[in-house]
Amino acid sequence: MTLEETRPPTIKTIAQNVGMTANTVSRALRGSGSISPTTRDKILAEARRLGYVPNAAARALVLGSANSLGLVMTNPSNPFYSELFSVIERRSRKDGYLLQLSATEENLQNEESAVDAMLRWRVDGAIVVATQGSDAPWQRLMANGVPMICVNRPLLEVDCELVGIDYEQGAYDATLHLLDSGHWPLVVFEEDLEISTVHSRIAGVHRALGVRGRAAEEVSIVRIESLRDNDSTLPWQPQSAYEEAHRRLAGTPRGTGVIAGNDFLALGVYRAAYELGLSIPEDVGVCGQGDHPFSAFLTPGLTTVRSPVQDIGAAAVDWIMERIRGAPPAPPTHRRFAPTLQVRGSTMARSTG
Amino acid sequence: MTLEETRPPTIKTIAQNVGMTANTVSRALRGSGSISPTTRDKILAEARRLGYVPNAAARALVLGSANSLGLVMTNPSNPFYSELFSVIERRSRKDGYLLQLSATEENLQNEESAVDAMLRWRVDGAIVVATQGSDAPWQRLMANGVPMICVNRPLLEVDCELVGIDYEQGAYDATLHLLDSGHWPLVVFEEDLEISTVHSRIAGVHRALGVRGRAAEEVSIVRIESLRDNDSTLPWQPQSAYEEAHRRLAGTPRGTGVIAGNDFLALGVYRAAYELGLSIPEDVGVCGQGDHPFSAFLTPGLTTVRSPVQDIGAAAVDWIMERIRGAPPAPPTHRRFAPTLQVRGSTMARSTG
DNA sequence: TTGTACGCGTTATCAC
DNA sequence: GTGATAACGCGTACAA
Repeated sequence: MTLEETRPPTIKTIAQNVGMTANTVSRALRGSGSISPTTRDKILAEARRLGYVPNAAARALVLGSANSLGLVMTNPSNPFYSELFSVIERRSRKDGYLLQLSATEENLQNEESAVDAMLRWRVDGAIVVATQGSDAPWQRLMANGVPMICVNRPLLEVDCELVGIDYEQGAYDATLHLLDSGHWPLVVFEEDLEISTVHSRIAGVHRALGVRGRAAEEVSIVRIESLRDNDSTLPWQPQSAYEEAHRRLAGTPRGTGVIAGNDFLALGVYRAAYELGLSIPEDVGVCGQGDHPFSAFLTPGLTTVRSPVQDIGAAAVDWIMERIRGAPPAPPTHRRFAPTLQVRGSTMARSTG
Repeated sequence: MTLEETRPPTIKTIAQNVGMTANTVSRALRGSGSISPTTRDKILAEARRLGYVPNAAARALVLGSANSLGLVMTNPSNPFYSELFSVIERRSRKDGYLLQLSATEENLQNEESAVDAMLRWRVDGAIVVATQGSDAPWQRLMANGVPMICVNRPLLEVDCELVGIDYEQGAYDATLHLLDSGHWPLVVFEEDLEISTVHSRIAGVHRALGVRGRAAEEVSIVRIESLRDNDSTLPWQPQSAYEEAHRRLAGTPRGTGVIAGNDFLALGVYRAAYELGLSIPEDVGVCGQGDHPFSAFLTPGLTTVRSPVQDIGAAAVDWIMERIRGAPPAPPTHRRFAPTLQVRGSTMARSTG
């Protein structure tokens, strides 16, 4: 086997073999312009024979676009995001767009390099889950005229198209549900990240408390150490919440309700409660967020706030596609899909007393 | 705001602005060749001022490589693959390589289009989880000289570099553990996909049976309907296993052991057992595969076969990188990492009788 | 140290 | 219907 650095065949190769010009070959392969059926077939046959594959870089260079989308996520092992990715991947593939994916791991520096990569490749659009550390990278992206839509989290100051979830409403619903089924006092478990989703959920809890005339002071907000900004590839997991729940639930009054920022946190609470001899939902009610694939099958089933991931992913791609296809840049919209409360065994109504 | 189709600045733009040649600018930006410090600074300043970003397509065209890797997976919502993606993304980013990702969803046609995309973009290497429907796409990829490594599943007939898990050994260990802790008879739950991982695990079970002198006939293999080949973006989930377990576990003798092909299947078994009034591990022992993030926190904790995902991902990228950096094409190796049995509450030793 | 010339593979605009 | 020719943005030889 010789080590000849053999470049793949080009349209020029085909042209020579069939005694034509590169130009003709180009049109034949692409079906545009006018070509005589005979030459067309001859060219196509030769192309197939050679195993010709068009060079995307060359095409991108002259066309100025690569038919590709940038997808920037924080952490793919978050079930929410992995499902989101699935939807987006499928939908953009259907439209013939390539997906260029990067994970930022809640790290601003990674975010910047992701933007850099998208700029270099002249992506046609970007779908972004921002870390919310700074708007700078995204301003840069938008300043370069790249259509961009935020998913799940808005930017800090800059206004940008957004499609997400009404976390505030979800937490509001969850809180009302816990209160009305007799759970009190409440404990809220959230990751210790300064992101809008966390803030929204806490706001929702407070609104519900106000509506039911409960004192916000009696609700403790517990921040769970996030492992996401370490240099680890650890997936989301319940460990920290489990440890914290052990401490918080030890001397808690019977009937306490727990609101968890995601279902992994809730699962940590489950385990801690079990080890402390507390039964769910009698001694402690638990409500999660996300309806992760495992949640319905826990014992008891986990009451959780379900987000319409599919709709969000679809909406994001659709918006980008419209913009790519020439829709005029309109003032940014913020669309927040309503989550729905999935009531299961973990918050069954308890008899008061 | 005028609709001038304004292309981004190029090195030529910079050159004109500073009164130099494109060539000089090129070297200044890239730090190669020799440039006078003065002009260098002037060029860099102008580049920054313009917000210049090199055009990756143009560079790729002349260099013949795009510094990108193709990653082909079946289903990103599988926790194993999402973690694998995390590792690979991080590691390739560290090496300055872009990741081009596609999901095949166990579908051969998607696989072909993924290969097509990689070929067009002239990716420098490919990391692949094959659907094992046909070798054709991968033969095409390899025939084009693209370094390629299979993860987790080998190809059908063609020999190709592989890094994976010794599923056979894992299932063997799990089976021995179940038998030796008094569980009998056994029921094996596997997805109804014709993939090597499933076959390997079943082989491992049989080997263990042989070693302990148990009759393979008494072990029932239950195939769980896979939702993966539908046109759905459903994540992995326990539903089908749950339904099937309801049927299979109804009249089962006390002490039955269940071996599940992944932890989601195991979770379905958990729920069915609970509803049937069977307690784990007294009435039925359960062993999973994958050690998904939730498994340690179930009640009881799920005994499961843990795969070294990190090692596998790292090994895959490293191998690709070596090949890209010019390592001579050697005969393919098959490296299978040993999984480790995580013994937890779901298979606690039961007193015989 | 800098400039000239050319090539990468493809598409587009014109002639013919 | 087909063929020159130029252009996309950048890198590499080589000459100045």
